[in-house]
Amino acid sequence: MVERSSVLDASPELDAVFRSLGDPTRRSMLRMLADGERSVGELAQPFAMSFAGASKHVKVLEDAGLVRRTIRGRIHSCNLVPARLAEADKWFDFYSRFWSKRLDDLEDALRNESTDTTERETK
Amino acid sequence: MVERSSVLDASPELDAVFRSLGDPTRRSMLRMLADGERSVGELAQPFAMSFAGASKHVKVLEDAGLVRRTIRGRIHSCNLVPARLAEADKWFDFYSRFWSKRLDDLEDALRNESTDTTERETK
DNA sequence: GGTTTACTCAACCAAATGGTTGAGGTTTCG
DNA sequence: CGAAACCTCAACCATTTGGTTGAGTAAACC
Repeated sequence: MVERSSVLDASPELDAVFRSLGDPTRRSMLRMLADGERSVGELAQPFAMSFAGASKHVKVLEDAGLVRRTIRGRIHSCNLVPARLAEADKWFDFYSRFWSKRLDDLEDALRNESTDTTERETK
Repeated sequence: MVERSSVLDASPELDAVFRSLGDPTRRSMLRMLADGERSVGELAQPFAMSFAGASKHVKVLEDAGLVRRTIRGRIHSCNLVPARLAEADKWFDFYSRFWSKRLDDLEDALRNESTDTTERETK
């Protein structure tokens, strides 16, 4: 009795991705990685923070699946992995009708949602 | 010497929004609010959690600017405020070239970024 | 007026987060 | 080989987070 249009939005992956993005240091690191491969050292360099501190941020990004690490000798080279980022971006699609200029998007959204939500019991 | 294409991504607002979205309870509450105004009680009802616990989640959403509260008598009515959500969605635009199907998007992105990033000093 | 309803606030708690330092472990370089 | 460079790990610390319970306030109802 909860399955239709289920309001539940449980997704440990999405949790991890959004929590990762909730830190400015990590968002900055992603920007760097958007320009291409970077070592942990290069990622750490811009920040007024210990190397180990920055390294932990990299690990958070890695654990969230946003970054892949390739160990080559003593340097750990990091790459952006776009898939999870794309998933997070897709999460917003449901809400885009609230700011999208296109009116048929709104129409579609309303047509899809109005089935049981608009006429739900007011208790 | 850091201003051009600055890798820094500091934004307390974005921090708060993404951290808010990093919790499944709060994402679910936003889904409910997408269907229209809801009281704190209505928002709390689906969750196996104390009323006060759910109430704190609502406050987090409010503090992040994702929700506006209107007090009418004893009931606190909540509405979705899309602006911050739209800003968060826009954050992904920079990265959309990594998963976008349209090749000219990629071209544009490369043209705009290649100026000083591709030929940056290799140290 | 008194009770129920809707909600917040404060205190508390455990766990997670964001940071530090210090001690390693490998590579690479001279 | 020895030293420096690159990076992780463990321990520690303070703060935040996500949850609880209990008390308290304000509005609505009988």
